[in-house]
Amino acid sequence: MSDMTIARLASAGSVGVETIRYYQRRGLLAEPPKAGAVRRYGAPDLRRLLFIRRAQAAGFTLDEIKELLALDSSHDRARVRALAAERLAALEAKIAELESARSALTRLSKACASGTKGPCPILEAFEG
Amino acid sequence: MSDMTIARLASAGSVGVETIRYYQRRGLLAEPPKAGAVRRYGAPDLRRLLFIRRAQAAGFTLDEIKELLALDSSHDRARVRALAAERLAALEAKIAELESARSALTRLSKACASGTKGPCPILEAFEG
DNA sequence: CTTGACTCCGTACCATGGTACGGCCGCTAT
DNA sequence: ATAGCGGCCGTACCATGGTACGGAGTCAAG
Repeated sequence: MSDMTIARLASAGSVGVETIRYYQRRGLLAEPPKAGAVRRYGAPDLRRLLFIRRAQAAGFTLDEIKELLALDSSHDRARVRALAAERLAALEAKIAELESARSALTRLSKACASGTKGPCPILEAFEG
Repeated sequence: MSDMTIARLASAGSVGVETIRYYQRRGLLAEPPKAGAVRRYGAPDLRRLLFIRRAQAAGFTLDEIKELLALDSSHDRARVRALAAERLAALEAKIAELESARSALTRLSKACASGTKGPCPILEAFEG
């Protein structure tokens, strides 16, 4: 895991090299000191990178993730809880929304599967 | 519902006026003929607008929605089913992802609620 | 019949999250 | 020793989905 080049780190994190560099510019990942002409990355960098991707999947923006990373070594529990609670609420709402979309879509699929002629009731499928 | 100005249509659809105009430019909404100097909108426009927002919530892009709208009056059931199936699969995947994010966040909240000193295990919360 | 809100239209700009390009340099294998 | 792959860096560009602006025209209420 340790002593990776940027390309190895990128592939370990399933992102592109440019993405790593972008995160560095955004302040989400450190630019380690150069070992010679080239920077070398270790396990902690990968850990951070994976965290970023997962937090992103949870709907945090890069700016929020940056804050979380800063908070990781701080003692500001209240702030962490606030961020988590806010995200959690948004997440619940989004899940509910997607579930409702899912049922609309399922309806559409069914309506459109039965019979073979005439148009499918596309607009209707999303009504209500 | 009928004979609305653009501002009324926008507010009925909970979007901004500029958004309506943007959808018109993108070909998602028609620009009705002008009644005098001003365009007037009716129930079908609102119907379409609401459809756009709901389809968007289902994760369709504006281009896909445009296609769906075109398909609404066509007989190409296969295409509709294909689009719906694709979206449905993406939706299932997204829901699963969000649910997993939710449990990570719940863990974080709990870990961070108990005790009042020391940093919360933020990175850890998203591991695994 | 004026005044203030609204419309129309084109064009420019915004945030987010990247992706690409090009020049230069150094490490390494042949 | 030399070719070429990879890293480094700055800067430009991309897609998506809007949002803002400015000037001219218009409608409707007082």
